[in-house]
Amino acid sequence: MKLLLVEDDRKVATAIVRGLEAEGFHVEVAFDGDDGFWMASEGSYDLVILDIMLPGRNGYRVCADLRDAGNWTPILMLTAKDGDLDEAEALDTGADDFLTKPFSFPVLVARVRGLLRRAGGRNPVPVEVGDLRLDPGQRRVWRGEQEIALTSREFDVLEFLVRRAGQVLSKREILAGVWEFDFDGDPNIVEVYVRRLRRKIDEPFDQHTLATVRGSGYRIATDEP
Amino acid sequence: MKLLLVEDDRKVATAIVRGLEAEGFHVEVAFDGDDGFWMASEGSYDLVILDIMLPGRNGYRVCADLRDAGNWTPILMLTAKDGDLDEAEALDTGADDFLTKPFSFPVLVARVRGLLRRAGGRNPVPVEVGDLRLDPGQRRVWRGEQEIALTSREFDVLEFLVRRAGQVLSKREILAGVWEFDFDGDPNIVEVYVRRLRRKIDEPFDQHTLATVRGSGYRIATDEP
DNA sequence: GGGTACGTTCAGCAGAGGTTCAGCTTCCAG
DNA sequence: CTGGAAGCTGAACCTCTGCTGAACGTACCC
Repeated sequence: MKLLLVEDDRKVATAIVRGLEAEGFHVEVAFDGDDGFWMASEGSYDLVILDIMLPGRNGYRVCADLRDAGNWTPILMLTAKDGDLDEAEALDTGADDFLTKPFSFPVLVARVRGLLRRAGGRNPVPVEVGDLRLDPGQRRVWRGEQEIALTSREFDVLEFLVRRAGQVLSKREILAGVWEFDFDGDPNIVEVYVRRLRRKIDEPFDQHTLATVRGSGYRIATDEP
Repeated sequence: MKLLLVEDDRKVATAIVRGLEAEGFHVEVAFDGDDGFWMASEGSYDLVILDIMLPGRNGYRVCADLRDAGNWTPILMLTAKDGDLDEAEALDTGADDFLTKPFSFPVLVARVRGLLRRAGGRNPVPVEVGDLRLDPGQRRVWRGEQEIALTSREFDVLEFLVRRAGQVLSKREILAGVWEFDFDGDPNIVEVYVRRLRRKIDEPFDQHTLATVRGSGYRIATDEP
């Protein structure tokens, strides 16, 4: 799957590229609207992620120009926080979906997957560790036969950990992978969610899937060494 | 794995290169920003470690210039101690992670591994000496089938020794390789950790993997001469 | 407009694990 | 054989990390 990201803020761009590549996508980047338009026209991408505020021509124009030129690649627009208008305008100019900044990584991935699926791709695959099963598409979790109710954030944290089962993930990494890019709060929040997850997925079942590695982070226990 | 280190302080550069090569990376060095940019552009590196204070063009510029040129090699920036601003600016210019000086060697290695992993590389490879096996990603240790619980520091010391199995490492070297670069405590701490490791990895198994070389340091015994 | 669900912050606590220290043992030179 | 240096060891000390319950604020829902 080849994606094009059009985004001038390097910080955001880097984060998105890294994350999406880790999810298995191939991502190329344009830093302004003109490059973006040109690359989207020439290259054959499965999806374009398009910031609105851009040097050169802005996101709306890029989107409209592409559609005028007969290019119907799915487009996901990144709109600014305050602009309520943005959404409507984004869809008017031919975008397929939009996402309001700031957004967290799982949300972006979900949207990208959603668009690709609607465009004819396949459903996200359930993930399993031992008898713990997550379905990212439905955002539901089971331990054996028993379904477990998680909040949205709890699910994101758990999915992040389960997808990297066995690896030690630091609070830093978890924070960066699950929260908004500009989140600047207390890392203790990770501890709080770990606590809540343990209370829901481990304690009622007398398990200890979610282990602390003091000084390094957390790890989902797997059977394999 | 081929890394590029851009660092003008030769003493620091040498120390880092030695260490990373012992970890199994192939490291090349540039001593100023211009060389660094040129090498990063021409050579194909898996990761660039970039100091900020550089003659020629500084780290930020090198980073920004690389990104502008469409080069998305993961970049780890080394920022000065006091600069809180540095972090933000490093990420703004497109760095993937940063590390504040002074840092300890295991931390540097962990960050490098983390970046390579996020960039889609393989998981860190387990290390083995005889029937002693360490998995750096999981931070777990086994002797044969039996898992051994180590603290964070114990693990760092053991990993440092095992990766240099067969070599004699002085207390000075171990101190420099595992503790923060500016650690200024009693070198006896190394003896204390050697003692703890022996008690955990050798004594219960009637082995003597961790040998003292009086007057010189310690060595992990290997089968090969 | 009141209530609920959820995310986030806070502060107190407990204990793990790091560092230091003082006394002991071993090794080697003379 | 003897003294000193290097290394070993157990225990004390103490910091800092992670755990936890509760409070707070906000968005959404009835």
